[in-house]
Amino acid sequence: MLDLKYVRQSPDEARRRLASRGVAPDRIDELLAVDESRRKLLTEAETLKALRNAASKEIGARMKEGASVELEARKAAVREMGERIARMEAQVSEAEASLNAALLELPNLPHHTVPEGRDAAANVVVHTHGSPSHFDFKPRGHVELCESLHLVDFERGAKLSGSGFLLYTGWGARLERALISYLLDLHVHQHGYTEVSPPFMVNAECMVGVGQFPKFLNQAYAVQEGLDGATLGQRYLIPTAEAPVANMHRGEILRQDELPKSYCAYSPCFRAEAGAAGMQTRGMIRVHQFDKVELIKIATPQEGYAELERMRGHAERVLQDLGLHYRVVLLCTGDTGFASAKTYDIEVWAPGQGSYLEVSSVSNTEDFQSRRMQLRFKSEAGGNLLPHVLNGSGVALARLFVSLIETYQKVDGSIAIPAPLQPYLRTDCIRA
RNA sequence: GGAGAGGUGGCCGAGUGGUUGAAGGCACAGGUUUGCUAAACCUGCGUAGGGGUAAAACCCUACCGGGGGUUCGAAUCCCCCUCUCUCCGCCA
Repeated sequence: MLDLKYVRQSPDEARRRLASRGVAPDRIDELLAVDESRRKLLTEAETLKALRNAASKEIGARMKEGASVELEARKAAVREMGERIARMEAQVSEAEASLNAALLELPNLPHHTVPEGRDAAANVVVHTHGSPSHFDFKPRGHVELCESLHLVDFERGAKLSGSGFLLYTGWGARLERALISYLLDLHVHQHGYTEVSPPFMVNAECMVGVGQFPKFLNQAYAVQEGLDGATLGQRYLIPTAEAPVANMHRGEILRQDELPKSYCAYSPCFRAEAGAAGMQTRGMIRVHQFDKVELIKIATPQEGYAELERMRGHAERVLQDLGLHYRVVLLCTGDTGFASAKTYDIEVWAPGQGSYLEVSSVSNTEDFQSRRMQLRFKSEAGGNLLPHVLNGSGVALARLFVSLIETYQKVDGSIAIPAPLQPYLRTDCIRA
């Protein structure tokens, strides 16, 4: 959520910065108009309330003196005033509701280091690690490898839950589990994150807090209890562990000396992918459920961007240690996610696809999420400030899985296991 | 699911419908004392919104889990919801 005071003070700047993300400038005008009428109503209502409070106080004082009968007319007058106040308050809360709704629909402002551009074409590759591995044979795609080695049973996955749901089997299931353990251990032991294991369903407040709602409600799976429609919308399957973990301290006031808070969490991620039907239906690249290890940081505004770079390094480390070729992309204004001020995507090379796959997205949301969550910290100067909230995948598993098996496949159809995973998998090679 | 008890400021914890934004304590900040530490003492210390100011000061409004209601006036009375705890039942 944007800082309303900022928008009020610098409307032109706000318009310009949001325009670079494709937000129509008149959205700001509408916002300011609603805000102005709200403030007008509020001032009127508060003036009336002040009058009523004074009158009530006076009635109380006179009743103590014993005057009761004469006060009836006065009471009636104040009662009438109360009715007026009630009507005005209804108007105020209506204005507040529409102001809030408008505010919740606006995306974050891009950081000044983010390149301007409409879409992915304007993104900038800022770093490349390694190079595509060389093969003496035509590398197979992950679907073929999964089928021949029985790592994933696509047909039965679809039988159980529909297309876009994966049934890992045998070595595939073990590799998935090994990756989860490996990633958590790396971030806990090497990078100093505190491991948490969150609920996989959250309430709507959490979804609003991270910026998923109200705008992306249709991308989520809403659950209900049995056929009790009244419970629908009370909980949602999480699209990422960011939803529960970033909200851990929602509504709290942290001490500055406990920052930065660093959490990592494994969770499955559930995404309806509404509107994405037809693309990438086969395979593991775009699915409705996948595993991910997520990194979350809560930091002071001074440290926010240093932490962003650090977190990006933590995600890159995964791919470096596994010996995978990847590149880091700085997203342009038009491609940056709703809640983010600055985002790096990390894309790993998948030789069988002949393309890069996004396995991580590392973002600083600045105070966009903390304002929505009313998450604050008490600064050393004494005031309550909004911290920066960062999130990054460390990393998404299904696509990492794809890159791994495609990269380490051998001509005989077996797959070599990179050294860091061997202790977890207790083998150096997967073969049929 | 059933029964009961409870949700008050960063934390603990008082609170008779009317100067209670809220006693007291802890924590915290500043000060006095002190060889240092500790202790003691003094002072200060909620949040949000609106108005106001060059910036302050200052003024107003709201907030005692959330939402309604009663009343001239609600932390305090009534109703609904929610969460926590204890006991019972069911269950991985």
